[in-house]
Amino acid sequence: MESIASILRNAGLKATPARLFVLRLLAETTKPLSHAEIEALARKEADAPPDRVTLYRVLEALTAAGLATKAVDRRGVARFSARDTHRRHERHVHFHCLGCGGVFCLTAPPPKPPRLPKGFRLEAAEFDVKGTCAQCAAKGKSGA
Amino acid sequence: MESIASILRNAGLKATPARLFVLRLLAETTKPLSHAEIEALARKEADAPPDRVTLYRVLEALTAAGLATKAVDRRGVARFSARDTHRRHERHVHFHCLGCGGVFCLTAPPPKPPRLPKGFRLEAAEFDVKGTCAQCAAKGKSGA
DNA sequence: TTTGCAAATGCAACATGATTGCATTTGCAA
DNA sequence: TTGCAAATGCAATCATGTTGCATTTGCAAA
Ligand SMILES: [Mn+2]
Ligand SMILES: [Mn+2]
Ligand SMILES: [Zn+2]
Ligand SMILES: [Zn+2]
Repeated sequence: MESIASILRNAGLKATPARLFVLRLLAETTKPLSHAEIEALARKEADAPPDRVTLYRVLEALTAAGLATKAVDRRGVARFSARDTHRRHERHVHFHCLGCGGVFCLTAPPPKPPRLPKGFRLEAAEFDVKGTCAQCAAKGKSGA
Repeated sequence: MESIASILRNAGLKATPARLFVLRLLAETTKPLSHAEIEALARKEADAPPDRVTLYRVLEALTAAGLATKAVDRRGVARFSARDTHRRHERHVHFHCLGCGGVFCLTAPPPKPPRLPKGFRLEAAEFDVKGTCAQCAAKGKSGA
């Protein structure tokens, strides 16, 4: 297996402690993590927790290098996931519960992207399905 | 035609100056407006511009009452549109340019929502298509 | 192994979006 | 006309994210 350090160096990034910590964290976690969540975990687990700003810059570097994916969630917070983790969720649609904020993987494949006007370049297409999950619906908790 | 004031009162909201201003603004504008944009317009056009916080609370009230729609854009900023305006764009897909932030209406109809697990309740399904628009592509400005 | 230096980090300050508490004002139903 | 729940203004506070700059460090070359 390829080490986290070599993954970083192969992507042209120096293998610094902060980057090793964050990339390992993203690789071990299934759900996308926010900067705040990563910072909290770093304070708890890392022996020398990196600075807040360093974490922002690490996430920016990982994203720019293609090792992580950045997406803004419904509340307007940026969330990051490792490229491989993200890939595993590319072939199906997700359901976002407006009650509890939970994300559920559906079995349906994503729809085909539509035809674009001349000169337009497609980069990503996401089918965003929102509503109330079974548990929240039972409790009578509707959206937000 | 129904007055803005009666629309508010029919929705169970008091017809206050701030609400009248914001709802009229949203109704007259085609593109979704952010709080900052609304505040700037209020300072320019309203005789007694409402407080920043009041605008937040007005937008919250309009959304809760179903008179406005709230959506977080790519930069993590909340944007609001009048219910009717929003309805006009429900029957086709939109393209979001990562270069200039522009939104383009496509001709393709939205895909059918997928089957949900038992107990789940669908509220909205949005097909979010991102990339680079023709103008930005010509200028060589890729995504963010 | 040592060393040079571009790149990465820490720290402080700043920017912007959004929320909360509380005293005061006001829409509107009675 | 009037009472009062609801709405507003204002100040403080929080959250997310950015920028400038001095210091440290990963790592490639010597
Ligand atoms: Mn999934
Ligand atoms: Mn449209
Ligand atoms: Zn739920
Ligand atoms: Zn563009």
